[in-house]
Amino acid sequence: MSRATIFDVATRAGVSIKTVSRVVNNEPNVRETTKERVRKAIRELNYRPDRSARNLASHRSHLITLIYDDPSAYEIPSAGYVIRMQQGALRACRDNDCELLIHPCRYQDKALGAELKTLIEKVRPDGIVLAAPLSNMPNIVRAIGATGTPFVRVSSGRKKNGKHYSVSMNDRECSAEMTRYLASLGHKRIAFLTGHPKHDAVKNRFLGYQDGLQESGVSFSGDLVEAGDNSIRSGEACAEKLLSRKRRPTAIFAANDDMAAGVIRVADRLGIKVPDELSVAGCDDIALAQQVYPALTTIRQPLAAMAERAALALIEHSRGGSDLGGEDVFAASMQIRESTGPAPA
Amino acid sequence: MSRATIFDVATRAGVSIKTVSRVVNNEPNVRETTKERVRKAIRELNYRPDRSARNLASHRSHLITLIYDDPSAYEIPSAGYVIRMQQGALRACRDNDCELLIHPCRYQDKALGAELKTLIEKVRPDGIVLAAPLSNMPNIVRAIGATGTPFVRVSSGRKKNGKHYSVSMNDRECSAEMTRYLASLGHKRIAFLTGHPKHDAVKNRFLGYQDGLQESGVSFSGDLVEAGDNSIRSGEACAEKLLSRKRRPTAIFAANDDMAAGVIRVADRLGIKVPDELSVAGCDDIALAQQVYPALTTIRQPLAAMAERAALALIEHSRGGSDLGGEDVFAASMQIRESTGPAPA
DNA sequence: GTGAAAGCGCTAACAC
DNA sequence: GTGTTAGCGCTTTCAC
Repeated sequence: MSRATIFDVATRAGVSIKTVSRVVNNEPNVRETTKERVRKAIRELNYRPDRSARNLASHRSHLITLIYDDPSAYEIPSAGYVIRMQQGALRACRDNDCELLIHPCRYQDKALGAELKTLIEKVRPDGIVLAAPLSNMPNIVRAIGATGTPFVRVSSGRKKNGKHYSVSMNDRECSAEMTRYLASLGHKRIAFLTGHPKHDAVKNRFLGYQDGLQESGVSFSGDLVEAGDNSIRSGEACAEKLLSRKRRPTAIFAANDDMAAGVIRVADRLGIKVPDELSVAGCDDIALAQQVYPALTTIRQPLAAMAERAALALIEHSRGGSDLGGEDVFAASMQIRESTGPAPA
Repeated sequence: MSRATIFDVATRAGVSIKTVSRVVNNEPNVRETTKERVRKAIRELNYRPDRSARNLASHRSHLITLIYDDPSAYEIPSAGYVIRMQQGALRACRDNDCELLIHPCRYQDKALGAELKTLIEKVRPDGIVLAAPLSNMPNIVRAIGATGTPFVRVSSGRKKNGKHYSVSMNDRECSAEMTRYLASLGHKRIAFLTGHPKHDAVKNRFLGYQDGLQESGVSFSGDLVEAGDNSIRSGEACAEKLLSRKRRPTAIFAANDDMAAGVIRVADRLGIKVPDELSVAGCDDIALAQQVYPALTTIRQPLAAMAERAALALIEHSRGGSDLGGEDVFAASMQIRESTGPAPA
């Protein structure tokens, strides 16, 4: 037996299909008693509107596409990042009768712009959530913009961007806060590990680090900055350099958690006690942060909330609602755990 | 300017829309020259078939739904598991003009069966990929089966299951292999940590452990088995019990990587050297396995390949192809890293 | 090989 | 408040 259609419901309720449509879509101008009759028929027939028919007639797809850099599950252990973005976007979609399509891709791909364009033209989503770091790459933003499909950029760092609505995080402020926190613990030699230069977020964190030093009256020194590439291994390499010095830093703040984990590993190998002899702080609050020992003090990004807001804005827009403009800034929060403590005497 | 329709293409190519449809869908009975003319028009107009219209007319949704237990990104660090399943399913979908809808959910939910039923009736996917551990829960399988939508179970352990096609892994055999490997290193007291009883996979691993012991001529002892619940913390608890004994085991094989990581952590705290004094092996090859020190010897599941096969089978089936029956078994592979070594003298 | 016509199940515009 | 009528852009059926 095939599914009931709007016509079956109308017949059973003794009304026209238009009235059924009104009830289903919560449109006004239906008498309460009529509404109830229609609802009853719907229940009895277990009627569900057909998505394809509805989409075809309404010129909407009820689809939101989430585009992000593929964590590849192994090389880069940022699977949690992706999962949290998905969770947020899914929440918005489920609450609003939309579905989420995920599109992991490789930011290194030369032809990524074209790939995304094709994808979008094929799928025709009502909106696109573009996650960092893709959201900070001009060519990608341009390619997506060219399709005319509404999109929202979700990024860590704030960034002036003319017309687009975007959702971002107070990354810089929060890094400054972390730095001030370390300084408040008595640390004077606070080192910083910068991350992959392609990722804007880590640049903002570096700026925040400098802000924090200044605000704490600690002078900045280029000697205390090492360049990593976001990987655990690069964190280890940087830590080896920093910790083998005669006057080594008493605190190391890494632009992401993976590098911070690398620092902890090296400290362990060198017999340097964390946090007694060395404080270590990271950024992102990935799952690993709680798995290393000692558990990592870090900065937690409200990724799910950001993705949810982005998807919601798109859905509202697709309903003919608000214009997509301006920017929403979310606050990250410090997660103080075991890897930071008072500076050694 | 709105999108070109099949009608525009037909006009431009000087043929009927049916012919365009034939070309687009690679149907036979079109002269090569006609085909070429149509293709040219398609290119010139940048025509893309409208999914909704196509779906409506063909009674297919070109949607595959992947249903899995939500890793919740934090409490359970199995985000990598999910990402890999997604990758496999996505590959199948992209190659076949379908889209993937993800549906994370909570296996604990009392009303999960009903939730999934509603979801499926609303979305009407062409097929469903059901991941473990949901794929081993009879009430879930029943609820999904009741919708009449074709589905494939992806599970670790093999399991006789009447009618359904399913994709599984030689979990038991591989656990036996790992156990034999440990025995071959000279270990006689090989402990095992069982996992969450709701997860069938870990039961199979326990059986495999027993098989392996027997095959190696090592006798099984209940004393060497501790019950965990898949979490790092439970792994720590079990390890504390096992390692505080007078005659402690020289090897510990945990039913998953998280528990194995817990074991390593405890060994570290107790000053027991891994692998010199204690060998540790896990199962799953999650990202954490390579992040702990020493890196964990474990069993790698071909999750992406399994999910891909499952999705492919569903897509073919939805095209009127093969019946969904039988079972495909994939081989897991041992990943020998640093946490295992010869038994101490 | 090709085309004409009839839907698919819904929404939108407008009439009543 | 409610119903009528056209489509939306495709696939399907069947005729040629």
